[in-house]
Amino acid sequence: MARNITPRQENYSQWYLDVIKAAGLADYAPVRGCMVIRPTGYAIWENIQAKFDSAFKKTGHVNAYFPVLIPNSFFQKEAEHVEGFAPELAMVTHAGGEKLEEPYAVRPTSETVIGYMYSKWIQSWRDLPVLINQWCNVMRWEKRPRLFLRTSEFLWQEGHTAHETAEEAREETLKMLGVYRDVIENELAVPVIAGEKTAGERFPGAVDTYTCEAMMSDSKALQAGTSHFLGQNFAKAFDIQYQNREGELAYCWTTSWGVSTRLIGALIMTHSDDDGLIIPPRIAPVKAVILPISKDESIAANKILPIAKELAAKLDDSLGGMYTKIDTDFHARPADRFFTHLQKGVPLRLELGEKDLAAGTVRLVRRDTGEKIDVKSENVIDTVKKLLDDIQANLFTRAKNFREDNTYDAANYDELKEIINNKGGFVRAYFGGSIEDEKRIKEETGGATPRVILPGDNRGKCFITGQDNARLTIFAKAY
RNA sequence: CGGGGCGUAGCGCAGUCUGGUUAGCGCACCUGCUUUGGGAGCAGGGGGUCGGAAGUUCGAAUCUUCUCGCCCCGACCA
Repeated sequence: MARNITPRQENYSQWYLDVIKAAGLADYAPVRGCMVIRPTGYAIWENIQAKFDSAFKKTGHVNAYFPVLIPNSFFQKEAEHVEGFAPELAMVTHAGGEKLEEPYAVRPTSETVIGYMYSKWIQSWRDLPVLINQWCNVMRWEKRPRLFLRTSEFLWQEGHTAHETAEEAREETLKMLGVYRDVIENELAVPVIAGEKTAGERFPGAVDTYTCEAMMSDSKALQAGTSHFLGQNFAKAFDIQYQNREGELAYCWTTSWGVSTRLIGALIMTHSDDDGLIIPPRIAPVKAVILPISKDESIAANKILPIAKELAAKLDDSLGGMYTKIDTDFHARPADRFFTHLQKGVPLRLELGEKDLAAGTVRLVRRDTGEKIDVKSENVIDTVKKLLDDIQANLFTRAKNFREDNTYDAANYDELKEIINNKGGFVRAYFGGSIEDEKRIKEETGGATPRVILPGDNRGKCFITGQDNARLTIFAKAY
């Protein structure tokens, strides 16, 4: 058992922070609410980025960059948008030693600047669609920051597209929701429910918001990615007009969608255990670590290390990248070295000791199950590949089973309250209420909110209003 | 921003109420020896303007005021 990590059962929040610290993912910055993403954490982000970026490119999107400073007046142009973001704006009021005539907001999201630019770029239906993505940092002044989950500055990706028709924009919104679900489930091994948000959970300025909603290992919900159909709200606010096929002036239909470094938080809280971090193989910066082991340091360094290097080279070759690391910390005792990699979440540990050499085997130890497997040297490469796939699949299945085991149905409001308060987790119930109803439910249940409307046409009688045709919705306490 | 807790070595803490030699302890770190396949033992050693600022005092980790930060619980949120 790890001795520097608080067990989850004792204090989940502390466990989360301990895991991050033990794995060296991030550290607190001198500015409140800001964090430093350390090399190990950043390497994970780079891998996540790479998966999404190639998925965006495959769906026809291109990358661009828009400025971090946005004129404050831009936020005034969309009524709901300004209301939603005003409390979290950081404002630059001085520059070059002088007070600015108009303050600049540090971007909390870029719909406004991008809308402004799109209005200049888009003239004709022939200019559409515009499919642009940007990778950048954003700032939202947070009252209660938490590493990765809610920091004042965070890294993300924001896609902004403009289309000729509402149908096309809706299609884009759902397409990107699907891309998010695929990458989050297949690469991060985090199962999500991809569906629509209720009115109260909508992005400020959006017509419809869709989410990928995940369940963390304390059975609370985490929004892991959102995709918005913005209708013509921003087009009208920023005058994004084009001449249509009939020669008339028309407003564009726009979308926006984003995922952030919060996904690293999702990763931690989905897979990790009381021993520390667990990273799914497909996004792990180090997929396998090789430990030459000997009581005699010089044997480890001179005899075993060369064999380890040869093995590492073959593994990297077979895995298609520099994914193998050799632990040369020979002076440390084996148990200490095991824990180091355990806490960093390396999916697979390869122990190469004198006993193994004598037997012509390598000992493989899985991070997800702790299972130890002795494999003939000639089979190591194949076995590693297979085990990495197994680990990836197992992490996903394990998380999905956990979610299903912690999902309940409520036939009425009393049941919903009872489940939320006594069991936690996701509660399915038919809901057709208003934003006011959502607020009331949140107050009366001690924090449960509608997280996502289940995909598919599940209709029934609303547990609040009693109306028929209400949609089946997940309620939960959320991060 | 409201309620509660807390800032003393990298981490975890004692000392603060009742001011007074040189500010301690455990882990971690460094050196040596013995150990070594799921967090070793002994010995020696390095490391602190006590979160910061101002004040009271002959004297402040300790008292006063202000301030910054962290954690937990609420309201707000990717």
